[in-house]
Amino acid sequence: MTEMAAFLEMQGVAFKPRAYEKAALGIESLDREAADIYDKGGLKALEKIPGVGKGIAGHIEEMAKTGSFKEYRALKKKIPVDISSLLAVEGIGPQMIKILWQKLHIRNLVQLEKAARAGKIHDLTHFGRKSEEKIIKGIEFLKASGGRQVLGFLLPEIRNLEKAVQALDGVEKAIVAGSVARRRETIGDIDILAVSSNPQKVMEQFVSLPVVAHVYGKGLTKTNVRLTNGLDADLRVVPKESFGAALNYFTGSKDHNIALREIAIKKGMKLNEYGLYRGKKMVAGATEEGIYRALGFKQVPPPEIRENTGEIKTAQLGKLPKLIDYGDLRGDLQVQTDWTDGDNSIEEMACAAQAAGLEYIVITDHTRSLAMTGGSDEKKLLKQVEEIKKIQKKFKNFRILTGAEVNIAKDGSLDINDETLGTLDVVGAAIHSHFKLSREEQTKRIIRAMENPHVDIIFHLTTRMINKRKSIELDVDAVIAAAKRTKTVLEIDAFPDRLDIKDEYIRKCVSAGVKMSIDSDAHATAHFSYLEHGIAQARRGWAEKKDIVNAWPLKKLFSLLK
DNA sequence: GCCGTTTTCGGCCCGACTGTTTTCAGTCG
Repeated sequence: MTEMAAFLEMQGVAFKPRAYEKAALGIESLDREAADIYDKGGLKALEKIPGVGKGIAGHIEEMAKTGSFKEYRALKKKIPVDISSLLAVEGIGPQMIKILWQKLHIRNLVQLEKAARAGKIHDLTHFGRKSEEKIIKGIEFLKASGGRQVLGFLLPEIRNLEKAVQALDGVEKAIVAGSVARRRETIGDIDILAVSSNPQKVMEQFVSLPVVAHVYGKGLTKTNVRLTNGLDADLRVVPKESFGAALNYFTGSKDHNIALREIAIKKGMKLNEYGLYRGKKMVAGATEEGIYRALGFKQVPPPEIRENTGEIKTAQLGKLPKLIDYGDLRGDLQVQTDWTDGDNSIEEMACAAQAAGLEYIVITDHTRSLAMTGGSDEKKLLKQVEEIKKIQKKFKNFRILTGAEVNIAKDGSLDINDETLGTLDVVGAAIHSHFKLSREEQTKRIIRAMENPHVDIIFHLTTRMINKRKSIELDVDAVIAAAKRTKTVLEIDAFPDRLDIKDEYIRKCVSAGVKMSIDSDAHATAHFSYLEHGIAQARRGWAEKKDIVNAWPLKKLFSLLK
């Protein structure tokens, strides 16, 4: 659909490109294939996808049946180029692709790079030496980096950059906005917003920071650079009276912003990054709150939920949930130690957890099927329970609970007997193998594990690793229903490249009344800081304190466990 | 082509920066 949008753009067709782009976005954010949806629910189900109407639903139907559709084939025949790979080059859009094809017959990245390096591009009208260089750089960048990176691993560096900008001479205040502020799982770039009455001075200092490797563009309000770590960063400088409007604009999401602007228009106003205006008169702009109020909102939606997935109406009515907050966690229900694949001892992990402000942790080392980690059998587990009892005596106002991360076998059975599981405080079960089973088998497997009378929590349900491994196939609705029935907690694993389960599943759990835990999955003392990412994920899923069992006092937690 | 606390027809977010231009188109977020 993205390719269709580009093809139509080349033809100079109005509005349709935007429609196809919107549909592409709707389809991309599904948790399953569009063809799958068509198979199950036909055209009607397709039309329920945001941005998809009769026309595009018809295209998807055709694609499901034949692998492509007529209109696409016709356009592709006219301009037979490898659109999506060319579009991925920074600075290249549909119009440029069209000219490159018409004049130089360039169809793909290889031909584009060859032509650019041979100096064939700068003679074309509307191109020059600079665009030629930009194309070469763009292709090099594409080769060097795989696009979006995991936010949790980068956050310390990003916060350092934020501090560096705050320290620049002439900067009144500076804050990171964008997908970082919304706490997306991955980010494509860093957006920093600064207030200054001397933008030129600020921009000059910014581009000479040691972490800046390359300057793409530098203006008085906007500067775009590549950092030494491979990430791109945007610095925007605005006057004080526009700070709220700019913060709102650069925090996004884009969909959220568009919705806000449409509301502004309906109210006879105009919203941009400088403020909310009625005619030439500024109605609001210094604070985000002022803007939302002036637009008729009873509440300001927190950045984590600004995705235009219902937060607008809910905030207008003043009915937003009180999201779980950073610092609300009292315990951590998944902690590994050097009894298996962790780096630190039980005592070291307990000390670190207490220092991180927690009141309790559960020691959940791997079990026997994970031989490579030295997973525990029944005997080793019981021995560990004794050891924990001894170590507990060294702590005041802190509880070390016994537990395990029991492995779920291919058929849903567990590798530790029920009798032993019954002696543990908390039992977590998790999948670590057979990732390729069918949706039906995988769903059955998980549900069988939840039906075990001792299993309290399913750890990292979908087993995905961001940028590394896809989720297992799963009927998530069926799993959530079974969790409700069996009173099983579903974990939000806070490890930065897991964040498992993802936000939309969290939202499903919240509305189904299924409880969740936010666990660090710590394998070293430093990992307790990862809990923050799990909280961010829970907030993105609209979870409240009541939904998260380890935000509760221990006594209340015990009343819920099996 | 999509969509509806204006609407089933008639609209569709808005501005900065760049490069190649002599006033603007293309791209990006």
